[in-house]
Parts: sequence; C-alpha cells; structure tokens
Amino acid sequence: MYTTSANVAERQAAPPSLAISTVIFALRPSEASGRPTLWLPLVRRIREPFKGLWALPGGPLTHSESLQDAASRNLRETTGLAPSYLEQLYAFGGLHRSPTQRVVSIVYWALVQPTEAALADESENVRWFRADRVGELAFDHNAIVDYALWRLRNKLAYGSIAYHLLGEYFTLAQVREVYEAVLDTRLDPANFRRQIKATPEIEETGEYLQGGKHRPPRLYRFTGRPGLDPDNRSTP
Amino acid sequence: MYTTSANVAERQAAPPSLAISTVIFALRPSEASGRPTLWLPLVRRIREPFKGLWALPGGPLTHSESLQDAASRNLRETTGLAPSYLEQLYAFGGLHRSPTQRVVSIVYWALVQPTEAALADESENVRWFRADRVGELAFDHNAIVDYALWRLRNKLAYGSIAYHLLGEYFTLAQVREVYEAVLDTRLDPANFRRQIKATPEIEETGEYLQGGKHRPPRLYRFTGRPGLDPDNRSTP
DNA sequence: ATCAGTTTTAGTCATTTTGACTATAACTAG
DNA sequence: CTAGTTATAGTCAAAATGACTAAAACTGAT
Repeated sequence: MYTTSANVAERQAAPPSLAISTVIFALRPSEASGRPTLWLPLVRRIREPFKGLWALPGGPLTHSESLQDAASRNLRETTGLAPSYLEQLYAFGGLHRSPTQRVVSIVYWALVQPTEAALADESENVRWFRADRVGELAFDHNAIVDYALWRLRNKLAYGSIAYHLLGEYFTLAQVREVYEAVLDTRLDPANFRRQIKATPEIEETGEYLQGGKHRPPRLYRFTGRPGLDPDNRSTP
Repeated sequence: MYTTSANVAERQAAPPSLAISTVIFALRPSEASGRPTLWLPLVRRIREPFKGLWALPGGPLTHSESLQDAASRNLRETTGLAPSYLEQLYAFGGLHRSPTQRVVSIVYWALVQPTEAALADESENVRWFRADRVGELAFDHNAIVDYALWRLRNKLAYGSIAYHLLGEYFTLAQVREVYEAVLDTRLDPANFRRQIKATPEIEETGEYLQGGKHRPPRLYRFTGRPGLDPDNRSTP
C-alpha cells in the first residue's frame, strides 16, 4: 500500500506549483512616538489575481538553489538587503490560497539590522509598512504575517534573537526597546537589565554611547550564534 | 525586478517534485527495562534509490488535499493509525537529498496513543523501531528523525504535548515516564507531580488505577487543546 | 493477621529567581 | 550650578525550584 504511494510521490505527477516567500522584519522609529517599532517591506501586485494589493515578496524556486538560498535571493532582489537572521517559517499549502491554481508556498522570515534597513530600496511597488498596520494583503498573506509575528514573539522569549534586529554594538536600553516593540509592553529597566546581563552571550565592551542628554550607556556586543533551522542547526 | 520573479513563480515552471513524509512517534515498552520508550514506524524501500533501506512513510500530495490531509492519509495508509497530534515539522529542500532528482519534502510529525499504536499494522515492509536506534536510513531521513526528536523534546518543555502520547486517562507517574523517555533523564516524582498539578489543563478524576502492587494512583485527564499550526491555530 | 516491599502523595526547608521599588551616578541643556 | 534625564546598583518580599522526609495505601508472602 505504501509502495504505490511512494511510486506516485517520486513520479513527476503534475504537482502544485512551488513558491518561496519571505516576511522581513526590521526596526524603524515610529513617526508618532519616535520609539522603535516593527516594519516589513511589501510589494504591490501588478497583475491578477489581487492586482493592486500589497503582498509578501516572493519568487520562484530555481533548480540550482536550496530553499534558503531562494529566500535569500528573494530578499536581496526586492529590498537589496542581506538578512542577519533567516529561518523557515512554514509551508502553506491550503487548497484555495490562490484563486487561479494550487500553489504551495514555503515561507521564510528574516530579521535585518537597522543600518541595513535604512538603505533598503523603496519604490512605487516596494514599500515598508508597520507590522501591525499592513492593511488587506493578497492571498493568505495577512495570516502569514500574523503567524510570523507570533513566531517572532515566541523566539524572543527563548533568548538570542533580539540582537539580530540591532547593530553590532548596542545598549541594554536598545535591547529593551526591541522587546517592548515586539511584545508591545513596557518592561522595568532595572529588572530587564539584570536578566540580560545574566545571559553569557552578552559581552560588555569598553565603549559608551555618547550624545544623549543623560548618562552615557555602556555598549554591549552579542557573541552567540543564532538558533536556526535544521539547515543551519540549533535552538527553538 | 520582483515582478519578473513573481511571474516565474506563478508559471508552471518545471518545479522540483513535492513529497509529504511523516515522523510518527508512539510510546512502547522497552524490551529490556519494560519502561516506556519512543518508537516510530519505518517502511522499507522496494526500489532504487536506496532500495532495501528503511525510510520514513511518505507519499504524494494530491491536488485535492491540503498538506495536513496528505500527511494524515499517509499515516493512515502505512500504519492504519489516526494520530492524536499532527504538526508540520519542516520543509526539506536541499539540492542533493535524492540522487535521482530534485525533491522537496514537506515533513509532518505525529504522536499516537499507545492503545492505537498497539494495533498498528506491521509487515515485511513496515516495522517499528526505537527512535534512538533506527540505523542508517534512506535519503536524509536520519537528519529528519533527529530534528523531529529535537522538536519533540522542545515541545515537551513548553507544556501540553506529553498527553498526546498517553490515553485519555493517565496517572501522573505515566506522565513522568513520558518525560523521562523523551528527555532521557530521571525526574523526582514528588517535584514533578507538584509542577504538573500546577497546570490548569490537568483534571483530577474520581477514578484510580487498580492492579499495581502498591497504593493505587489517581487517574487524571487532559482538558486543553494542543498548540498546533497556523493551519490549526495555537501555541509554541 | 501481620509484615515487608512498593509506589503514591503530602509536606518541609533552604536556595534561587522574580517583580516592585529606591537611590545614586553621570551625562546635557540651560 | 541646577534641573532634567537615563543608566546602573541595590534592597526586599513573594514565588518558584530542588533536595529531601515521611506517611498512606495497596499487594504478596509469611
């Protein structure tokens, strides 16, 4: 019984088409408060279905690249960015995701550092949106963004992910702002700093950040490797 | 730039073939100690590549079923089982997973209850193996099993997953045995019970399990819904 | 009937972690 | 020099954790 199934699986049996998409998060200052908030780039659909609506960057899977490579290329082609973190999110394969044909999308999510994000391409058909205000998107992309946000919040709880939204050097207050932006809460600065300082992957540097109208905070550096995929090997 | 990519993605552009596989875990008593241990069913390859080697149950994705449905059918066809838990594990799409052609496998993992597992089909070409002693498998299936085990251990830490390896009613000692089997450690019975009893989804029943040569333990019931996929919606 | 053997179950106690909060340090702007 | 601001250290009670003790409730053998 299985044997017949296996045979069919291995045949080139007119499979659903396969696409790669990416949810790309970066931190940008909110226009209102100036505090950092989560943003992501979307591309406008220039043809049916969903012509005119915004959608996640996506593209084909060529024969010569792995899933992760395809996602990277995708990201580079739409925004010109190299991600500091890239992980597979989920394979979406519902029957009616696209009205015209059956398509299975393998979706990745990425984090980019603000220095990178600042020089990201933007154009008529590529624009950054606040993650909590994307409006109505094409296909099932609203659900995908929601799920990516949920995963990001989850990963944050586990540890070494926040730093990929920051530059190489950062203050503990900046780390706290990442948590506050992603989790949408306020955290006690003193307690938060105690916890962060307890993690061994955060290293004090001798440098301080000058220029604020207050005591200059010490700069830190993240020394751990991210927990990635089976492709890259590591944590939850 | 994106626009051309999108077009290609939507075309039927001779994509890699798409397969669904499943890693199915169940608890069975170890022959040696009698304590419960993790097992999973494998199927023997009856043709090249990897003819004769054991492999994960897998099959085609038909046009009329979702990814999850395909995984369920898969599971039912090879073992005759209905899983009590089913979740997408990962999409494996490396270039050289199969020597003959490019194939992307979307892998699910499942938990089945021991009552179910006891009546699972077994035959010349379908056999259960201890999860830590599967030997050399076809394709990249050893890596997939390792990753599935890692995910299972992780989920266990989070909470409401152990119960899907047990029947409807269970003793707290049985829950502890699940943890001990999956994490491969011993846990203090008293402390473990205190923690489990602190979770609200575990409900005392009035029943006791008779038949042991010791004080009869109370039976409990799990009342929470599992945390599943975006397809099903819920926790980590 | 009693006793030894077993696991369940409740509980104690010291240690660690967490959350709320206070106080001082070190800068800038005026 | 002072007010304003954030950084940073520290205190203290409450909660969670880990190691451990002991009683309860069964079975099977004497």
